[in-house]
Amino acid sequence: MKLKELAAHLGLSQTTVSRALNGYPEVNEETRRRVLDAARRYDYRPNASARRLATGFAGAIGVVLLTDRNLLLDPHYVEFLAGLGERLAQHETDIVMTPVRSADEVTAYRRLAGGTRVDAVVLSSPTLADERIRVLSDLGLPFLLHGRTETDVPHAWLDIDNEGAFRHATKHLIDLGHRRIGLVNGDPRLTFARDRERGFREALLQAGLGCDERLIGTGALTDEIGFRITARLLSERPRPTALLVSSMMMSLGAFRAIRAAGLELGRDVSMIAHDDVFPFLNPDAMVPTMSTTRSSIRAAGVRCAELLGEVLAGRDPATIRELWPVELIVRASTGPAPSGA
Amino acid sequence: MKLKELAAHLGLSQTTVSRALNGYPEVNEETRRRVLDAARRYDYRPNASARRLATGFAGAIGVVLLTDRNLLLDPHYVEFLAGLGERLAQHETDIVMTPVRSADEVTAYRRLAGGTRVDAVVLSSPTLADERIRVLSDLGLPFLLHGRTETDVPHAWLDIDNEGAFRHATKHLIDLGHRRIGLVNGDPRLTFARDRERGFREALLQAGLGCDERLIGTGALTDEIGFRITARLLSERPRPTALLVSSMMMSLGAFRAIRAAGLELGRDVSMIAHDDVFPFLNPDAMVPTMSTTRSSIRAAGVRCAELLGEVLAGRDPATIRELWPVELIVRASTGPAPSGA
DNA sequence: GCCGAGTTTGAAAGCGCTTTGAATGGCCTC
DNA sequence: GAGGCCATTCAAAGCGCTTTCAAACTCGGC
Repeated sequence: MKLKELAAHLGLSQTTVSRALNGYPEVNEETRRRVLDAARRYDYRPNASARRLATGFAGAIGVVLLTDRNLLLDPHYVEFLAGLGERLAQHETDIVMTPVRSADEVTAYRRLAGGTRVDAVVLSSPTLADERIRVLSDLGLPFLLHGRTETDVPHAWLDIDNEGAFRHATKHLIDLGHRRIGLVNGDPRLTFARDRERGFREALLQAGLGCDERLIGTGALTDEIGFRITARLLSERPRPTALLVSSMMMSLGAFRAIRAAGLELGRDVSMIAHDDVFPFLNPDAMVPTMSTTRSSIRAAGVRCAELLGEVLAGRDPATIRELWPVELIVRASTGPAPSGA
Repeated sequence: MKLKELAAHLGLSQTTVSRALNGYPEVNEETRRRVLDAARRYDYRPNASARRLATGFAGAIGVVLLTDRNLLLDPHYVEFLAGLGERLAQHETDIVMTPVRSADEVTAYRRLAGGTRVDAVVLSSPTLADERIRVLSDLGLPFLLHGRTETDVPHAWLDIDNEGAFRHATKHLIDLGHRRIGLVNGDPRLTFARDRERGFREALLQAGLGCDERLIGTGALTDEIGFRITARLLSERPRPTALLVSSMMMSLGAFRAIRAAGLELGRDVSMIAHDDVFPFLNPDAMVPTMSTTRSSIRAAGVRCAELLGEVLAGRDPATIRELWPVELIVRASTGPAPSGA
């Protein structure tokens, strides 16, 4: 069933049918109803290629997947993509994925920019001074950055307030009397991890507490690494009485390490983990329930899709800068510092 | 730069230029050279939408990504996609990714089939009797299965000989004198894991050895799970003297568990791991070097792309069934069974 | 009862490519 | 020198949609 046939069935012109379907205002309401009705009855689906050719849009957003790092493609990213995809689907927009080795990343962007295959790309996990920004800017390929980086190239970005979140969380622990606080963080070359560390240090500084470098550990946001780092931190003396953890995934490992050390979470050791809100990981369902800094990474994906829509509609990317506040939710994994410490 | 302009520059018709570019035979060789040369000089890139509309192909392969299972975007899958994408790129074909919750998986395929967005889809990680085969078959959406499943619906598939690989590997261990062999396997609901277990059992049976159910453990193909399962198997008495492991990722954890038990790999305990050939994980670089059953999952991705091309070119999917043999590579992690055992 | 504004519809011209069907010219044969 | 066969090339017709521009129709006001 193509537009022409549908129009014939209805005794209308393609023009009117097309307009009715695409929500243009200059169509009689009853006509529109008839059209929508017929479209549903005949299960009409517009041909994507034709529409794209006519409108000049590719109807797709590009995503480059690096295949030679086993740590970057984690559940966090998948959850982000889920939000992105959900929203894009509503606009009949696809996600085109390009899997390449890191060495070929720039080539991949070049290809994407050259062809007419995607209208824009999304960048994730930026490093401190991410070179991709300049590359894409030079290529003239519209993009949106999920996260932040240092550059003087104006561009659109959406990020959560990692620094504020960890400052706030650290302060909370200090207020509970903790003086030795450990940080189980992500790769420090990535901006989000640097920002969290900043927030952490600021809070310590403001409280007049020094920062013991031995109480900071970094690595991939996995259960495994969470376990290892935490085990190490807990072996320091004097032992930390509280931990800040950069991911719920890591917190699972951290929890095991705490138990393995014969300690009890929420009493001997307090913990606040950053919660990206995974469907399969509920801090309220844990025992004890986990205190978190919460910000749905999926919601961020949804919003990124919307912002990309605005970029494509012509909004100046430089005006798009969203910094989301992060909520601190206190549950049972945090308590007053043990008196003996 | 569009085709029309390029043709004008060359003083040729669009027809000829198009044919020259697309490798049709009825073009004078010198003309073709001139065209290709000019195309490069002017950096001509055909408009994807236009080409797709004209040819009737979407120029894209669909991939559905389940977002509510913790581990689906694992390195194995990414490596497969890398191969797929590499080959597809040569044919100007994209990978369109649809991230959805499992509950919406069928809906996602329905949408893909309805629209003209993809020409075919690739299925991975099939379960024993995977319902997706029937769904796609009913929808009339061409597809290729990476792996196998039980169904009477004729369809195209590519798989490696998991059963043969593990039969062979098990036999090798038996020949080395091992009598208590453990299996560290993937989720038994997935066909590949079932097949490997089959091969394992067959070899034991043929050697007249029983299979101790306590020496079989299953779970996700991760370092972490590899550690846990192995730790458990090594606590059985009499302790197994050899292990078969379903993934190099798991073997890392298995290795740690062996050391944690105070044992030495290659002497006290032998190990053969399945190697999907990751760029960041080289069995020859391990200490000791790791004996493996090897089959590049990336190469499988490449081949899947080729086979999809054939399906789209009209080849009957039912005639596409490739079973790849798997190589056993003996290195230092396997040795004779310890005499004391 | 006619005019202009406002509303609703349609014919047709693209969007940039592929492909059919026809034309051109060179060369060989008889 | 006419006819026929190849090897090349081209004009033009789509592919299925959007969108411009124009037409038709409705209605209230004078």
